[in-house]
Amino acid sequence: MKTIDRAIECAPHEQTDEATVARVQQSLPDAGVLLRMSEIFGALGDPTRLRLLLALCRQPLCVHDLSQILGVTESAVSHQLRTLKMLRLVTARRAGKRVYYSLDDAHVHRLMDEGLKHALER
Amino acid sequence: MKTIDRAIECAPHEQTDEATVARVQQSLPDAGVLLRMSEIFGALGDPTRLRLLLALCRQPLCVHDLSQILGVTESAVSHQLRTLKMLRLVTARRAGKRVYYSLDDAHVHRLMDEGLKHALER
DNA sequence: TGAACATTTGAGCAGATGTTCAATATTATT
DNA sequence: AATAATATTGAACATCTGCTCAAATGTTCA
Repeated sequence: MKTIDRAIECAPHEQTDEATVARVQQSLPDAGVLLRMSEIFGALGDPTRLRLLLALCRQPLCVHDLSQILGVTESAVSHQLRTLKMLRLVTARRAGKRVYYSLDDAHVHRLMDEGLKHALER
Repeated sequence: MKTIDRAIECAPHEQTDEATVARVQQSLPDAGVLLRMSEIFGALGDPTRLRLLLALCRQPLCVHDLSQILGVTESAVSHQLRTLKMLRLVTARRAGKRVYYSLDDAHVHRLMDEGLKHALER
């Protein structure tokens, strides 16, 4: 039954190389890694978050300063820093009234460098 | 007038280093580059598009095969390839009934490698 | 030309996303 | 304790996104 079904299903596809399909499928990272990758890239995919991370490449900064640097509400900054923190891309440390955020990961720095190169060459 | 306004505005902020704010602001890429960066990262930020690009890392593939590899509709694949093409991340060439897509950019490959390293180390 | 395969396109829809506003913590200063 | 500065949170809202479905467009072959 299975073979018959496959024969019927696959008959229309003239030259589709099933071996190729299987091989490429196996070359893809597993679901967990793939999700993590897309989460990281997704975090960098928003202009506000990207600017936050680029600013933090320079030095640790508090919410208030980041708000001024980006020209957006402190609330908006805080919201986005929250998601970046959950993704483990930034860390926070309190200093008096202020909370200073820093990059949590050297990889992010390299990713942004690579992305910048890419963006500059087109 | 300007100085008075500034004094009033800035009075509440005790230690905010305006020089720091200005310096970090200037270190950020200009709006165009930043937008391009976020577009590229955003493209990699969706699991389906990311899998498409990872598959195309291996070899050029047609819509039909990509549809089978990812397990999604040909329509969905085509829609996503369209956005990847507009972002100049893939190119298309027709071969008979089929349209084969390829990576348009060596940078994308490096970006994904970097992202994969990152995703694997946590 | 007609039929089948392959791809593209557009409308529509449900779910995700980013910002704002108001309210609430948290800490320092007086 | 009262006030001010800083930061966080939650709800609401508009927008964006990615998918599906149906229809249209190309392409090949008989």
